[in-house]
This record gives sequence, structure tokens and C-alpha cells, in this order.
Amino acid sequence: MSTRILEHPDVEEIRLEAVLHALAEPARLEVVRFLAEVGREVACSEIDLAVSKSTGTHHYRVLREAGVINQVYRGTAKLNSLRRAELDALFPGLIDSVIAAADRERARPRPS
Amino acid sequence: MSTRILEHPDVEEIRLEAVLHALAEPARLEVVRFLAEVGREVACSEIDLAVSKSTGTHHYRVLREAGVINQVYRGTAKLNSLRRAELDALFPGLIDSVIAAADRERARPRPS
DNA sequence: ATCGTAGTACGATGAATGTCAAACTACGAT
DNA sequence: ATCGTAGTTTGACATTCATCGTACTACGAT
Repeated sequence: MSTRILEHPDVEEIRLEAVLHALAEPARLEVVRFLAEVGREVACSEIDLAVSKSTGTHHYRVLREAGVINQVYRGTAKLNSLRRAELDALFPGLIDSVIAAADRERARPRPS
Repeated sequence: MSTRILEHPDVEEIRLEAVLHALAEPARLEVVRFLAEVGREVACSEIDLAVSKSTGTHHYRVLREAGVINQVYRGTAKLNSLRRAELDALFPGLIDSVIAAADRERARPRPS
């Protein structure tokens, strides 16, 4: 049975704080960074996060419910993509700068 | 007595995720938005948040520890300012777009 | 029909977070 | 020295959060 259709917030329901919260977590930020990099629909299984499957599911849901990603089922896979156009319209430059920042931080030597 | 000097992270210690996390909370985002708007040092008491004093203290600390704001004591007041130059150098465009987004969201009709 | 792969649902759990009130400290002004 | 204002500290509390394992469903392929 089937919740084969996934709930997504409408553009006008997307809240800045929810988006920032969604992005403020390493695994989720990595998903977003990856989606931005490849620029196409990507199955959950293609991105390997350092967490269990169930935790992964949780993170994807947070991203979707915040309005950051779009998810559709295709066969057994669930394809994810960035809601770039909508986010850009809503918060111009935000996603670009977050992704650029994530890329930079990735390249930066980590002080630890 | 006195921790009259406040600990701030060095620029290279500022982590993107911590910044995003700091910004992902309404009261804290409001502080940042306000600081950006007035563009000068502002005492905690000048920004009225809808929370108690102790909660306020907590939020300011989160912002400072994330590297988002600078805090210095002056007399009985504690002055806050955005670490704009440093954040801009680290994550170009990020703070600008977050603030622009916060301004927009503020103006947007809230669906509730 | 059976199997494997992809992902979900369901608790559960421990850590982090936002919140507050109350008692406190620091400083300037009177 | 006393008072008021500004902010802190502490301890408590409820909520949210990230995490996991296990059992489950959905679908394609054999």
C-alpha cells in the first residue's frame, strides 16, 4: 500500500528558518551540495551518507518538508532534486551562497 | 569578578554548519537582521526579543560562539555587532542573502 | 512465485535545545 | 553607600533531534 505520493510544501509555505535548519546539519548539507553539483535527479542510494538507512530517510524527509528538495518515486528508487528555481525565487542567492560556502568549507583545512 | 572578556572563535574556526544553525532560530535571526539593518554596535537591551532575559543571553551566546556576532562589554551594557567582514571573507554572499531573505520573509504574508 | 534492492515505519534512546524563574554580579549614577 | 539597569548563572523542565536496529512494504528482475 501506499503513500506513493509525497507531500511537498507549496512555495509560499516555505519558511526561511526551516530551510536554514534543514541545511544546518552535515548529512543534509552534503545531500544538498551533492544535488547541486550533479544537477539532476539522484536516488537516495547514490549519495552515501555516514548514517544508517533509517537516519538517511529521516534527513531526506526533513529536507523535503522544509521545501529544499523534491522527491518522487520511480520504481523502487526515490529520486531527489533541489528545488532550485523555487528557492532562488524566494530567497535570491541564498542557495548559491550556501552551496559555495559548503564547497569552500569542504576544501578548507579543518582545525581539529 | 569576571569573565569580562568574551571568547570568540577565530575566523578559521568558524564552521558553516554552526553559522547556519545559529541563524535557524527566529530570535537569533532577528538579532542578526537587526544588527545588519542598523549597522552599528547595539546593546542587547535595544533589541527586544519575545523571550526572557536569560533566554536572550543564551541566544546571544550561541551567535557569538558560532562566530556570527562580536560582543564587547561597555559599562553595564554588552555591545553586539555582526562579524560581517569575516563572514563575507569566509562565505561570500551568505550573510547578505540570509539577511535579504529574512527581510523578505518579514514582508511576506505569513500563511498560518 | 521468489529474491534482492530501495526505502519506510516504528519504537526507543540519549543528546541537544529553547525556555523560564530566581538569585546573582557588574557597573554607573545619585 | 545605595539604587537601578544590564546582563549572567544556575538549575530545572519539556521538546526536539539525530541516531539506531528491526521488521516491514514496494517494486523490478529472474
